[in-house]
Amino acid sequence: MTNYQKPESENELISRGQELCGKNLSQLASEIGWPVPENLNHNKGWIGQLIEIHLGASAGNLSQPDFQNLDIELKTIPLNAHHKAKETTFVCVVPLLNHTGLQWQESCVYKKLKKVLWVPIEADPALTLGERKVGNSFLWSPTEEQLDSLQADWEEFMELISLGQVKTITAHQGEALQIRPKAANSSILTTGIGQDGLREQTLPRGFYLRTHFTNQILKSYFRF
DNA sequence: TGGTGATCATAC
DNA sequence: GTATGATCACCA
Repeated sequence: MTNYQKPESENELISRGQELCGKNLSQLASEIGWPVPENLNHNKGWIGQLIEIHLGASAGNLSQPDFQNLDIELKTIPLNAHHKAKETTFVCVVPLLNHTGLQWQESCVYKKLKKVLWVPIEADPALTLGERKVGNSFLWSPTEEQLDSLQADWEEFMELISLGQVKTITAHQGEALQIRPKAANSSILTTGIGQDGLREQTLPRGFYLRTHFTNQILKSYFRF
Protein backbone atom coordinates (compact mmCIF):
# COMPACT_ATOMS: atom_id res chain seq x y z
CA MET A 1 0.00 0.00 0.00
CA THR A 2 1.45 3.35 -0.92
CA ASN A 3 1.54 5.86 1.86
CA TYR A 4 1.56 9.57 1.09
CA GLN A 5 1.32 10.64 4.74
CA LYS A 6 4.30 12.30 6.33
CA PRO A 7 6.92 9.90 7.70
CA GLU A 8 7.03 9.81 11.51
CA SER A 9 10.69 8.94 11.89
CA GLU A 10 14.00 9.16 10.14
CA ASN A 11 14.02 5.41 9.58
CA GLU A 12 10.57 5.50 8.04
CA LEU A 13 11.66 8.24 5.68
CA ILE A 14 14.78 6.32 4.66
CA SER A 15 12.88 3.11 4.01
CA ARG A 16 10.27 4.96 1.99
CA GLY A 17 13.07 6.47 -0.04
CA GLN A 18 14.38 2.98 -0.70
CA GLU A 19 10.97 1.86 -1.91
CA LEU A 20 11.18 4.43 -4.70
CA CYS A 21 14.54 3.10 -5.88
CA GLY A 22 14.29 1.48 -9.30
CA LYS A 23 10.87 2.90 -10.10
CA ASN A 24 10.59 5.14 -13.10
CA LEU A 25 8.95 8.54 -13.22
CA SER A 26 5.95 7.49 -15.30
CA GLN A 27 5.07 4.86 -12.65
CA LEU A 28 5.32 7.42 -9.87
CA ALA A 29 3.32 9.98 -11.83
CA SER A 30 0.50 7.60 -12.72
CA GLU A 31 0.20 6.46 -9.10
CA ILE A 32 -0.88 9.96 -8.17
CA GLY A 33 -2.73 10.72 -11.40
CA TRP A 34 -0.21 13.12 -12.85
CA PRO A 35 0.49 13.32 -16.59
CA VAL A 36 4.15 13.10 -17.59
CA PRO A 37 5.25 16.22 -19.47
CA GLU A 38 7.31 15.74 -22.62
CA ASN A 39 10.19 17.64 -21.07
CA LEU A 40 10.92 19.96 -18.16
CA ASN A 41 11.17 23.14 -20.23
CA HIS A 42 7.95 24.51 -18.80
CA ASN A 43 7.97 22.86 -15.40
CA LYS A 44 11.48 22.59 -14.06
CA GLY A 45 10.44 21.60 -10.57
CA TRP A 46 8.23 18.72 -11.68
CA ILE A 47 10.46 15.88 -10.51
CA GLY A 48 11.09 17.50 -7.16
CA GLN A 49 7.39 17.93 -6.53
CA LEU A 50 6.64 14.38 -7.67
CA ILE A 51 9.13 12.94 -5.17
CA GLU A 52 7.89 15.26 -2.41
CA ILE A 53 4.40 13.80 -2.67
CA HIS A 54 5.62 10.22 -2.71
CA LEU A 55 7.70 10.73 0.41
CA GLY A 56 5.01 12.69 2.22
CA ALA A 57 6.83 16.01 2.40
CA SER A 58 4.75 18.93 3.61
CA ALA A 59 3.33 20.49 0.48
CA GLY A 60 3.20 24.16 -0.22
CA ASN A 61 5.75 26.92 -0.37
CA LEU A 62 6.39 27.41 3.32
CA SER A 63 9.85 28.55 4.26
CA GLN A 64 10.37 25.41 6.32
CA PRO A 65 12.24 22.11 5.96
CA ASP A 66 10.38 19.61 3.78
CA PHE A 67 9.97 17.28 6.73
CA GLN A 68 9.31 19.73 9.54
CA ASN A 69 8.91 17.12 12.25
CA LEU A 70 12.25 15.52 11.35
CA ASP A 71 14.10 18.72 10.39
CA ILE A 72 15.18 17.12 7.11
CA GLU A 73 15.37 18.76 3.68
CA LEU A 74 14.56 16.81 0.51
CA LYS A 75 16.63 17.35 -2.62
CA THR A 76 16.48 15.51 -5.91
CA ILE A 77 19.76 15.38 -7.79
CA PRO A 78 19.87 14.80 -11.57
CA LEU A 79 22.60 12.35 -12.66
CA ASN A 80 24.13 12.05 -16.10
CA ALA A 81 25.01 8.74 -17.78
CA HIS A 82 28.19 8.55 -15.68
CA HIS A 83 26.30 8.93 -12.40
CA LYS A 84 27.62 12.40 -11.81
CA ALA A 85 25.58 15.44 -10.81
CA LYS A 86 24.37 17.10 -13.98
CA GLU A 87 23.29 20.37 -12.44
CA THR A 88 24.16 22.57 -9.51
CA THR A 89 21.78 22.42 -6.55
CA PHE A 90 19.77 25.42 -5.46
CA VAL A 91 19.97 25.98 -1.71
CA CYS A 92 18.21 29.22 -0.82
CA VAL A 93 17.87 32.87 -1.70
CA VAL A 94 20.73 35.17 -0.75
CA PRO A 95 19.74 37.68 1.96
CA LEU A 96 20.66 41.12 0.61
CA LEU A 97 19.29 43.19 3.47
CA ASN A 98 19.17 43.09 7.27
CA HIS A 99 21.78 40.41 7.57
CA THR A 100 24.25 42.32 9.71
CA GLY A 101 25.40 40.17 12.58
CA LEU A 102 23.97 37.07 10.98
CA GLN A 103 25.98 34.06 12.08
CA TRP A 104 26.77 31.06 9.89
CA GLN A 105 24.77 28.70 12.08
CA GLU A 106 21.74 30.96 11.74
CA SER A 107 22.03 31.23 7.97
CA CYS A 108 19.59 29.66 5.57
CA VAL A 109 22.44 27.74 3.93
CA TYR A 110 23.43 26.06 7.18
CA LYS A 111 19.86 25.26 8.17
CA LYS A 112 18.95 23.80 4.79
CA LEU A 113 22.04 21.65 4.47
CA LYS A 114 22.27 20.42 8.04
CA LYS A 115 20.38 17.25 7.14
CA VAL A 116 19.38 16.40 3.59
CA LEU A 117 17.72 13.37 2.01
CA TRP A 118 19.32 13.18 -1.44
CA VAL A 119 17.25 11.42 -4.08
CA PRO A 120 19.31 10.73 -7.23
CA ILE A 121 17.33 10.72 -10.48
CA GLU A 122 18.54 9.54 -13.87
CA ALA A 123 18.73 12.55 -16.18
CA ASP A 124 20.49 11.19 -19.24
CA PRO A 125 18.97 13.10 -22.17
CA ALA A 126 18.77 9.82 -24.11
CA LEU A 127 15.96 8.77 -21.74
CA THR A 128 12.48 10.23 -21.91
CA LEU A 129 11.22 11.79 -18.69
CA GLY A 130 8.93 8.84 -18.00
CA GLU A 131 11.73 6.31 -18.50
CA ARG A 132 14.03 7.87 -15.96
CA LYS A 133 14.46 5.90 -12.76
CA VAL A 134 14.92 6.91 -9.16
CA GLY A 135 18.24 5.87 -7.63
CA ASN A 136 19.33 5.01 -4.11
CA SER A 137 18.44 7.88 -1.83
CA PHE A 138 20.42 8.54 1.31
CA LEU A 139 20.45 10.80 4.31
CA TRP A 140 23.43 13.15 4.52
CA SER A 141 24.84 15.65 6.92
CA PRO A 142 27.93 17.66 6.00
CA THR A 143 31.28 16.45 7.36
CA GLU A 144 33.32 18.96 9.33
CA GLU A 145 35.45 19.53 6.29
CA GLN A 146 32.45 20.19 4.09
CA LEU A 147 30.97 22.45 6.75
CA ASP A 148 34.18 24.47 6.93
CA SER A 149 34.24 24.85 3.19
CA LEU A 150 30.63 26.00 3.06
CA GLN A 151 31.11 28.40 5.94
CA ALA A 152 34.21 29.96 4.37
CA ASP A 153 32.39 30.63 1.10
CA TRP A 154 29.31 31.90 2.89
CA GLU A 155 31.28 34.34 5.04
CA GLU A 156 33.18 35.66 2.06
CA PHE A 157 29.99 36.24 0.09
CA MET A 158 28.16 37.87 2.98
CA GLU A 159 31.11 40.19 3.54
CA LEU A 160 30.98 41.31 -0.08
CA ILE A 161 27.23 41.80 0.12
CA SER A 162 27.42 43.93 3.25
CA LEU A 163 30.04 46.06 1.50
CA GLY A 164 27.65 46.74 -1.36
CA GLN A 165 29.47 44.46 -3.81
CA VAL A 166 26.52 42.22 -4.74
CA LYS A 167 26.63 43.26 -8.37
CA THR A 168 30.30 42.33 -8.68
CA ILE A 169 29.74 38.73 -7.57
CA THR A 170 29.81 36.16 -10.36
CA ALA A 171 29.23 32.41 -10.40
CA HIS A 172 32.99 31.94 -10.78
CA GLN A 173 33.53 32.70 -7.12
CA GLY A 174 33.28 30.17 -4.30
CA GLU A 175 34.67 26.66 -3.88
CA ALA A 176 31.62 24.75 -2.64
CA LEU A 177 28.99 27.44 -2.94
CA GLN A 178 28.28 29.89 -5.72
CA ILE A 179 25.89 32.80 -6.19
CA ARG A 180 23.75 33.02 -9.32
CA PRO A 181 20.49 34.75 -10.30
CA LYS A 182 17.31 33.28 -8.85
CA ALA A 183 14.31 34.91 -10.48
CA ALA A 184 11.59 34.46 -13.02
CA ASN A 185 13.64 36.59 -15.44
CA SER A 186 16.44 39.14 -15.52
CA SER A 187 14.16 42.13 -15.05
CA ILE A 188 12.94 41.09 -11.59
CA LEU A 189 14.22 43.43 -8.90
CA THR A 190 14.68 43.28 -5.17
CA THR A 191 16.31 45.65 -2.69
CA GLY A 192 19.97 45.34 -1.76
CA ILE A 193 22.86 47.49 -0.65
CA GLY A 194 24.72 49.58 -3.24
CA GLN A 195 28.35 50.66 -3.33
CA ASP A 196 27.48 53.92 -1.59
CA GLY A 197 25.89 51.99 1.26
CA LEU A 198 22.43 53.10 0.23
CA ARG A 199 19.67 50.79 -0.89
CA GLU A 200 19.47 49.93 -4.55
CA GLN A 201 17.39 47.66 -6.75
CA THR A 202 19.12 44.52 -7.95
CA LEU A 203 18.46 41.05 -9.34
CA PRO A 204 17.60 38.46 -6.65
CA ARG A 205 20.34 35.86 -6.22
CA GLY A 206 20.48 32.37 -4.80
CA PHE A 207 23.11 30.15 -3.21
CA TYR A 208 23.84 27.00 -5.22
CA LEU A 209 26.03 23.98 -4.48
CA ARG A 210 28.65 23.38 -7.14
CA THR A 211 28.49 20.03 -8.92
CA HIS A 212 32.01 19.31 -7.69
CA PHE A 213 30.72 19.52 -4.12
CA THR A 214 27.64 17.35 -4.66
CA ASN A 215 29.71 14.82 -6.59
CA GLN A 216 31.95 14.44 -3.56
CA ILE A 217 28.88 13.71 -1.48
CA LEU A 218 27.69 11.11 -3.99
CA LYS A 219 31.13 9.53 -4.14
CA SER A 220 31.25 9.06 -0.39
CA TYR A 221 27.93 7.19 -0.41
CA PHE A 222 28.41 5.11 -3.56
CA ARG A 223 31.66 3.28 -4.07
CA PHE A 224 32.00 2.16 -7.63
C1' DT B 1 30.83 21.16 -24.14
C1' DG B 2 30.35 22.56 -19.47
C1' DG B 3 29.39 26.28 -16.50
C1' DT B 4 27.35 30.72 -15.93
C1' DG B 5 23.61 33.61 -16.33
C1' DA B 6 18.70 33.24 -17.44
C1' DT B 7 14.45 31.22 -16.97
C1' DC B 8 9.80 28.22 -15.95
C1' DA B 9 5.46 26.87 -12.95
C1' DT B 10 2.67 27.92 -9.11
C1' DA B 11 0.70 29.65 -4.50
C1' DC B 12 0.00 33.72 -1.93
C1' DG C 1 7.82 40.11 -5.33
C1' DT C 2 8.99 35.96 -2.54
C1' DA C 3 8.65 31.43 -1.38
C1' DT C 4 8.60 26.57 -3.05
C1' DG C 5 10.57 23.22 -6.71
C1' DA C 6 14.71 23.32 -10.15
C1' DT C 7 16.71 22.99 -15.34
C1' DC C 8 17.41 25.51 -19.63
C1' DA C 9 20.37 27.49 -23.09
C1' DC C 10 23.88 30.18 -24.72
C1' DC C 11 28.65 31.42 -25.13
C1' DA C 12 33.47 31.41 -23.84
